Amino acid sequence: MTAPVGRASNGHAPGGYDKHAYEPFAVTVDLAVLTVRDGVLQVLLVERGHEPYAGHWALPGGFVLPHESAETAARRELAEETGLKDVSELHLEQLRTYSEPDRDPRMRVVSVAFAALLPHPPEPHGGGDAVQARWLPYDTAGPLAFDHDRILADAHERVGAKLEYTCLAPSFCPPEFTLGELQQVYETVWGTPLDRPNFRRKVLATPGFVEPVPGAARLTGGRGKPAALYRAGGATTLHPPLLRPTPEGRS
Amino acid sequence: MTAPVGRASNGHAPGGYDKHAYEPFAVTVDLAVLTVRDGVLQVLLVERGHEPYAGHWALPGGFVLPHESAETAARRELAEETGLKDVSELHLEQLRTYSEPDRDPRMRVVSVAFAALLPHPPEPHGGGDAVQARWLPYDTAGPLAFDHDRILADAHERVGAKLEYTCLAPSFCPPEFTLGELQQVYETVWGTPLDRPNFRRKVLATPGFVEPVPGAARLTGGRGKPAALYRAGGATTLHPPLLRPTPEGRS
DNA sequence: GCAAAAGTGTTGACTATACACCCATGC
DNA sequence: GCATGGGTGTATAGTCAACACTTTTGC
Repeated sequence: MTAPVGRASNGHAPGGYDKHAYEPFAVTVDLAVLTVRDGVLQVLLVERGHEPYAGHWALPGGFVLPHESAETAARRELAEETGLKDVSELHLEQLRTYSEPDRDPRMRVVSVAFAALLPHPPEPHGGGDAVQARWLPYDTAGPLAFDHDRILADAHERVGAKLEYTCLAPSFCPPEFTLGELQQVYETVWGTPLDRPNFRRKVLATPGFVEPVPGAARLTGGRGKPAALYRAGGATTLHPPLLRPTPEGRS
Repeated sequence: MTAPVGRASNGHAPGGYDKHAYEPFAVTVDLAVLTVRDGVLQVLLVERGHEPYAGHWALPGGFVLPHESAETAARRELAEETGLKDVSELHLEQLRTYSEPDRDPRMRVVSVAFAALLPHPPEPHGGGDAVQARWLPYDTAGPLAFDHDRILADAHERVGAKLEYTCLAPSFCPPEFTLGELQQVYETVWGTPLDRPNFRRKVLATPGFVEPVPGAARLTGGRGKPAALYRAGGATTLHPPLLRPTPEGRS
């Protein structure tokens, strides 16, 4: 529903709607900004300067302004927190909305959570005044403020799942990337090594997943054969999916 | 974030937080209640009695009350709209949150959308006072009020996708069901016929998906061999997934 | 030459699909 | 008997994981 006026099922505002009749809800966005750096999954965190949870790390975020959608607010916050000039191309994935009444001790806050995927990690960036912002490894991102541990875990799970059946992975890579870099994205997010020849074949067998940059090549580790460069293709879904290795027994 | 007080990046409420400082947001839930009846995917819709969109069909829903989470509100609305006594076992799936500033012409409404899956379709139920509630086939669910067409489409897509890799399908079935009924869920939601022998094998090959009810059998269409009955098993995810037939060419 | 990373080839095991076929029931 | 829906068997094509092998670079 959408301001279900005159509905019998809920006895509210039966003839009109008083905007201030209820305790107002604050609507915020929380961002799980993820990147892969040096083969490690990292997340952008801010240190809180005030109570509650002063001194604790938390996901960046902020209020949705009156004229904004949650997506717009998330993109604005992303630009502010990372210091990036242009965030219009970055992938923003709405995770879900967290609305437990007691998730913020001060007031009623409903938060729309997003996951953002960053290719090249911009440096920490001067946070603001009293708080600092830093990239921290996902694994050591200790207990976070509020319910942000859960949000971060949900973000990781969602991104891991979407790598399987969508063309999300190039969002973690620069505009031109090698298949080795793409594979490292999968391995880092999933935490599993993959067989390189088979990974190549699957990626190249999916039309529109990646397309070669003609003639281009780049050295990756300083040693070894220069790798061919690829761009993201036009496809959005992966058919067939690139399933992560089954962790344990199945049929 | 969660009431990001004292954050420099957004200049709000730098020392405290005035609950009424901003135009308040109304937070509502919208429900796409789906069921499979007579091999047809149906959705529960209510007819609006007031402007805007008076006389139009819309998804059921309502306000999130001050003490409720969105999930709690959705379950309460589900019970009210369907008239079911116990909705605690029904599967509720949070879809996403719709927050475009102009989605409701009257005021700022942020809506958390859910999909609900119903096994046995309870009859339309007397809606309330001026509005009626009805089951309508998904395909003919004409233009709905607000952005509810999009929400409904998102619900369909999500449910269709989740059938592939989770054990969601029994949520559409009564506690004990035949494999034919289970197959009809897949065929109805996906809109594709499936090969019965192969469907059986895949379902039975997934441990924990369904478990047989010992000795039980039931006639389905009045004719034919009585079918064995199954219960939902303990598993939640499907490994390997039960992929829908690829619509067109792939590699 | 050697190590390292990219890229190609091959093989055997598994899986899926498309059927044909049998069983039990109502009319 | 026959129509209808449940249930079983099977052969073929296809796919995938594992691993051996070649290529190109820096040192």
